[in-house]
Amino acid sequence: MRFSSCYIPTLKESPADAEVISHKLLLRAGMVRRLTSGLYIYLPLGLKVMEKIAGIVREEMNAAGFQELLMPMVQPGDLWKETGRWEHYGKELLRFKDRNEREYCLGPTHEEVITDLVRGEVRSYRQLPVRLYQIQSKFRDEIRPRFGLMRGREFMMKDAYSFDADSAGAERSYKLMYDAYTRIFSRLGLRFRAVEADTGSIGGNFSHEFMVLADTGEDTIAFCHNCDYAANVERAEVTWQGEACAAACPPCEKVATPGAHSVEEVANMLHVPAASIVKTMLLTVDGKTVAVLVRGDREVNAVKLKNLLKAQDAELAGAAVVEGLTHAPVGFAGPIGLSVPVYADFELQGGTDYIVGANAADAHFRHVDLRRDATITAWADLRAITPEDVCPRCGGRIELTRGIEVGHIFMLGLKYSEAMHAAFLDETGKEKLMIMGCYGIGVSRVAAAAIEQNHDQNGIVFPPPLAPFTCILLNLDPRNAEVNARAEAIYALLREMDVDVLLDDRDERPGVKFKDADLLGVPMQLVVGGKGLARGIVECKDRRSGEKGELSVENLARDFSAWAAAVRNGWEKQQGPERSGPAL
RNA sequence: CGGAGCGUGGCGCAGCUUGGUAGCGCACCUGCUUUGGGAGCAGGGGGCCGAAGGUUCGAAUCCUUUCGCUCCGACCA
Repeated sequence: MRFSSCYIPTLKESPADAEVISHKLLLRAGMVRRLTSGLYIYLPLGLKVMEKIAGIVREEMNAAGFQELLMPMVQPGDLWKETGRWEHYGKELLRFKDRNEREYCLGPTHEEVITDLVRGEVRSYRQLPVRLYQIQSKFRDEIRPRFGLMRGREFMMKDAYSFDADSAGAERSYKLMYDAYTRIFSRLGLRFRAVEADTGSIGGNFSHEFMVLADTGEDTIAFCHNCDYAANVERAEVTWQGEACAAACPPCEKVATPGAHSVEEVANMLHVPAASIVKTMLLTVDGKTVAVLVRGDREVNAVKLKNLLKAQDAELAGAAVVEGLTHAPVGFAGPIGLSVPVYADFELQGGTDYIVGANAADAHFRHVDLRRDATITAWADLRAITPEDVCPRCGGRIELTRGIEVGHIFMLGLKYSEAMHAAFLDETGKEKLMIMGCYGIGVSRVAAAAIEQNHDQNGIVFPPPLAPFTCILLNLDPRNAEVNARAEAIYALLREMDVDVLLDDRDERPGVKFKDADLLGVPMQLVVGGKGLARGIVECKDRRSGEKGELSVENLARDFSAWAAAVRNGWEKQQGPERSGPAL
């Protein structure tokens, strides 16, 4: 491709509404433009990156024995009512009516549609397994779209679905996808981790997320230094190893704590560590309010509560609910005399003589023995894991790091086949439900994540497999006949060698070309200019390392191939050995 | 949904407090010079100041409404 005939509108400055680095650089490099909140136009270069990613995904899906199909983005509401997700999916599901007042939604995912397809076709165990996928736009009406391509409302996704006759088959399908995902993210040149995850609104029995490691990630993951345990903090189990505290506790008494709303304020006012305070959080779980107790220096994990109560969702109660229940402003809730179920974190059994909110303005209780003074509905693992905790599998050291969720695979089990009656006849002629799995990759998010992980002050540093071009050839002086002729000859040679090369033949100053080349993140830069040609060389620069070298014009094909191998090698070293992730 | 902020040429912004008929940088067009890390000089084109209504002799500026966008909050108990 010639730069002069490409639409690559690069920007010197980044638009004011871009916050994260991937968003800024995608805009500056002329890869995307925002249409409106959460909706992006993929410009030619951005689309090319997307297609590179999709290409690798497609190859690995096909290799795993999944077949591509394409389903409509618009889906009938009736199907979603069958599974109950019309009610439960919430406002993220964009609904609308057609001219005949029939209800529809824009597909945020396609379990209903594909299950409808398969239940209408498959009758016999002989037809199973069915393994299908598509690469398509999804629409989710996010609460707050942000971070550019990272959390848009419309985005490109690969979603795959498997239907098996028995759980052994379903596990084989799941494993095929787990391995395919590992291969995909390895091939893309990304540093990533597979982690155990919560199944969220998709549901199912268990799931794994694939996380690109980056400090700007929205998720936190916990992993063990000793074994291969790794999990999203939403899910990471906390094992409480202490013993129930048997120490005596003085009688409970009320103390004035004017204006002390937070644990920190109470701790300072009463001169006690945060760990001797019990934090009482009120949460609304499927419309009902419950209280959760954790130590003052801990954080409630709402996902664990939701799963404990087998609920659809759990979120912090609003101030009105808190005030109505505690007869006090937010900040003074406590378990004593509360009229809702109280769930307490295991860890609190390890101590006594706590401070709790008094359910009255500006007051707390001290010398509280939770067993003696409060009614605890149940003790459970309800807090978020911390680096002080140990691995739930082997007791090893736990570390937390940030990640960007780019893939998620789910063992759905019977959730959808039951609701939609996707059944078949087994060998004995008995009707059975299909066991399903579903597997997503956020293709557009992968592009953003790759940039979050790979960039520097000068721009994007694309891993070669998803770079829009392999090589950018800078013709520094197109008006100079000799330089121009050399550049054209090298361009032709590289194309013959099947190198995906962008020739910068624009009538621009050299500085502009250098800057744009760095910004675009093309892994290999070749510079053809009068100075080098006089010495019979062209300069080369590895975008990742910044290392410069010289290739002889005479033996360009040979030198280029050797250099290309060195560049690839550098990337592989940086990525490190493939990580296996947690055992299945 | 709650809180904050912003809408002024394609992009980034100033002007608004204290109303007087719109400006800067980048980009764009023309010419000359320049040509190895986002050139210099000179000239030029482009904006009913997000929209609607109001106050006023006069509104980008003041008031009301509305739309759009961004950020923060959903671990504060």
